[in-house]
Amino acid sequence: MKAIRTRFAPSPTGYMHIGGMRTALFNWVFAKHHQGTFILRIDDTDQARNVESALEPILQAFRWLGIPWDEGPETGGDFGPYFQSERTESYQKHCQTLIEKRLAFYDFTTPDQSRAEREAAEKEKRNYINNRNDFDLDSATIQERIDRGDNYVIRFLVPRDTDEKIVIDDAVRGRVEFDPSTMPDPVIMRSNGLPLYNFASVIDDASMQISHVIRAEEHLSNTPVQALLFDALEFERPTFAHIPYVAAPGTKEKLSKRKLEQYRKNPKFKKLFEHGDFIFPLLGLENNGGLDPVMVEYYEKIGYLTDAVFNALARIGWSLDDQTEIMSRETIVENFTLDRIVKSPAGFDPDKLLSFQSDWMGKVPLNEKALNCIPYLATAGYVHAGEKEFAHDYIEKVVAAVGDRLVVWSDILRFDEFFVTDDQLKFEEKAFQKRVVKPEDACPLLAELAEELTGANCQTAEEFDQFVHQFVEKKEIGIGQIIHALRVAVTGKAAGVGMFDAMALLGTERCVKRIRRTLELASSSDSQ
RNA sequence: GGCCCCAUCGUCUAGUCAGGCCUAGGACACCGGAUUUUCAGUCCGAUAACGGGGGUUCAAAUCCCCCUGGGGUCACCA
Repeated sequence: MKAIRTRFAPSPTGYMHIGGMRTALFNWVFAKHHQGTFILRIDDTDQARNVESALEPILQAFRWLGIPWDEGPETGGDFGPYFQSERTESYQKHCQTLIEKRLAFYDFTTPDQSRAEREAAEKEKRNYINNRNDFDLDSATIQERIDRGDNYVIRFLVPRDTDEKIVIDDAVRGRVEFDPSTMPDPVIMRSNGLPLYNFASVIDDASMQISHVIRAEEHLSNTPVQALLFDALEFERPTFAHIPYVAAPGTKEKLSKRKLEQYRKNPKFKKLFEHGDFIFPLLGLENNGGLDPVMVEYYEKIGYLTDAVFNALARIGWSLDDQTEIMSRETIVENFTLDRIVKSPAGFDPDKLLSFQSDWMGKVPLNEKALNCIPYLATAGYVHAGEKEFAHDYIEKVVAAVGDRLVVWSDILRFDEFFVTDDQLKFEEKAFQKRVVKPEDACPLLAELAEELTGANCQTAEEFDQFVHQFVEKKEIGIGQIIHALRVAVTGKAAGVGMFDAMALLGTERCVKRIRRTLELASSSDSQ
């Protein structure tokens, strides 16, 4: 059997699109399933300038997700170069071949003229086809006009005068037919000698011996052109597999960076945006660091697990069977086949991603969790380099108390009460009013509790538990009458980790300090 | 508008190719209950879908046709 070779060909845009990542992932998984090769090829025919800086975030996304490319930038390979900007010679050579075979021609029609013709066709609700006025120009005339500086373009000649349909046997969609008599002759080369996408893509796929072109459905419509080009160049056509594009949550519309403002209002996206808005400023990223949920980097920065994102992405438009949801990348590679790809567009569901994340986070051992939280705490300024040793031990205890509330790494920043000094602790205004100021007995009870706690010297959560229970028993009140006020006093918040875990983390002395500070604040807010 | 693709719970999907095992299965979300000092979690439970119409057949979510709806794409972008 022929060696399986797949590729992903991003253009250096400065970020990695989550939908593109899913396409790349399918390519990688498919290749690995067949012990094949996955290639990264850079589509930089258009913008030769800041390729390096615009490429880096893309490579980083691949590294982060754990999708290594066997051939491509940095790694090289036998079929390089892997930057299209370095392959122009090859495109020109093949273009020349087509011209000689009279399968391509110089076209001096101006862009304005072409546009006018296209618009006219549209206006008359007619299919647009380019004119072939310049097809019969003899070489002397062509040379003369080129020398004169006339702008031209090279078009591939579509075989329109045939009844034969172009048939694509798509691995996902089955047989798809196109009628060549309705297709315009595509431009394959500009006069500056640079190729257009459809042309460069075909030549590279052929020379890199790509066996399967797995790409998003939006490319289905330029597949006939490419198929024709493969034939004309006498290259063997690869197997095409057009996978559904990734849609915006709850819609069938392609997920797009241009519609971000609209997504902010999307209820499915709401939680995700809110989390980012909360977390990024704490990490010192102004304007959210230019990050948004369409970008892979967004999930990396927020602290998603790569296994979770990998799992979630694999499940968009693909399933293993009627049950299995949680899958390791090994399981996915082992079971991935093209025939189980769904045909209709699949909405990206942030809730589902989060649920995958919880599952995967549940498998992470405690010490590893703590280790991963440290960079977040450090960046936010809650932990300092010098105190790493102390910090790890303490952070591990906090993380243990936080338990399942830690879903993404950055969630640790929601528990700042364990990292700020007692006089810096912020109180949630609403909770403070409701639990401390408003209930008449809250402050006296807190005062008394603080008094008794001073001499108690509790250490463990159990001891705090016992202490508080004894206290309420003695006062003949329910625990509910004190616990809420106590929580707000000690943590500043209405909700959080287990009350006694929180107290044990802080220790008797700090709990007392915080309660006393609470009482001061309460009395001053009373008198206002 | 031309060309092309798609159509099962709110969402992601299984089932469609090889019609019966489907009074349509799973997961997420939502809702309810239990547990708990709060939040979360966990455990139980409930609601929820074959777009419509015609065929074919003993039998159709599954095959055929039409309609409707949704979407992609129509560059000297990729």
